[in-house]
Amino acid sequence: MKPGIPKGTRDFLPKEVARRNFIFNTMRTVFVKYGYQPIETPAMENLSTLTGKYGEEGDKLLFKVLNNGDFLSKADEQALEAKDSQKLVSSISKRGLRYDLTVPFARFVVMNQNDINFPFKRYQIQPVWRADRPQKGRYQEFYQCDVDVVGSNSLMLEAELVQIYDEVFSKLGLDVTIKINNRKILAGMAEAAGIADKLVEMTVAIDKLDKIGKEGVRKEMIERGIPDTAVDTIEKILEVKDLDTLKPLLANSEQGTKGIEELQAVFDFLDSYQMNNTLNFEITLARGLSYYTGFIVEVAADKVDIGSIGGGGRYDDLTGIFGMKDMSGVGVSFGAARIYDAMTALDSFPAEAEENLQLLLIAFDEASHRYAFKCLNQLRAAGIVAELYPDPVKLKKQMKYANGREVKFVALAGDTEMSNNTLALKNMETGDQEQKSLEDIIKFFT
RNA sequence: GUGGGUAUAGCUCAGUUGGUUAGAGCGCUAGAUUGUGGUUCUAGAGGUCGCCGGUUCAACUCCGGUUACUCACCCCA
Repeated sequence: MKPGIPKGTRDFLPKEVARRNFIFNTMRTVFVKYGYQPIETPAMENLSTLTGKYGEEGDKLLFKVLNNGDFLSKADEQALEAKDSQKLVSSISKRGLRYDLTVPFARFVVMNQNDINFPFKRYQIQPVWRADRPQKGRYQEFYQCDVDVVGSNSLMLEAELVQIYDEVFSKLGLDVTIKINNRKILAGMAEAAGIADKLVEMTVAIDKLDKIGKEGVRKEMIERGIPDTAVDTIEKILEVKDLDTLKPLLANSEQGTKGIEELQAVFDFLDSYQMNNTLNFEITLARGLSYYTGFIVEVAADKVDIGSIGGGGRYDDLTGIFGMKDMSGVGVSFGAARIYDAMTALDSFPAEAEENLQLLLIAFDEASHRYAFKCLNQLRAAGIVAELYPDPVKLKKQMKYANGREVKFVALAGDTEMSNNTLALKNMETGDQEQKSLEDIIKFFT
């Protein structure tokens, strides 16, 4: 049969996994340093946990898992008859693959509230699935790396998350711009423009500014039913570059004023911290997700045009739908695939990101193969990453394998080496070769 | 959900206005070379030209349909 994998999914070669792990490990180190604890949730959630959380569009993008057994016998016959797929789903599928890490986290918090300490700081690095049409840099299966705090309103946490972004990206060697804003400021804008009821429409349009430009945003807002005069007001406010200028413009809006105060508080916390990257107040930052209620943040790589490589914000009541009121949360997410792509484009992976084989042993015949195997065990015991070619086949074949593995040193074992208890250590780059005792080889590598 | 592109050897791809036996590079196997790789050279294995149908004396090539993948849009990371 012809091999294949589902669309929007990928295989990862050893080199890619090593590099991805480098990214994950860097993040973990920082997360742990800031006191965040790891959790994991199942790949599958109850479909009822997921549906309705991501809007109508989101529901369509949920992967549903078909019930086991004779699922048709319990199927909704009317829906089946009418070929109404939407309606049929609930009777033949009770589980779905998780769409993000935030909603499962909310569910997790409510279910495990007796076992966790609040405020609860967690990080989570796991794949998520979306039944979206794939395109460049967008897949149906991809990793999300989320850091969230639930159970505290403190704006210190916003500042802390900005620091985490700053530290992770500087450790990864990526120059980034961290853009922050506050949803309440956007709400204030809508209020000032007299279109408080059209906040979502306005937000969705503004969010596209980078992509479709000022004119495009104007067009989109008008198409979404925002009057010309309101659009004029909004456009004027969008020109603002700093909080002080903004203050009088939103003075009549309680929400807007609160948003400015909150954002100012975040900046004040960060006064004592020396940023490695650029931190900007960006009034045009909106972010798509509707559950954000306060602080919002997005990260873009400076030297490569790859879109957003991370984002997040505060959501006042995420756990409410699961029956736990007044649990404020704030969190950010790292887009692993895009960070990988950005680092690849800039060639900024350090050599140690690849855990390479240090030494390959090669034997000429059965007897020396046994001898090499003994040496191998001692080398490994000394902590050297070593391997013996499994069969004493032709040298050419074994050397070819060594080239393929990109191993820097090969140790050859034959009659001569066996008789004087050595190995012939060969540098694959220079071609130099020298007879060395096992002790000398171990010393050489350690 | 809407629109475009592609589908030929294990992989990446050529294939002329439709014409005899469908090619290249890489990879694989063997040899030149019984203790030495990256460069060479020689030979070999490997194909339902995505699938179904139509046009034609003749289809990898043209037409219709279909499936898969992919790119862009909507939305999103």
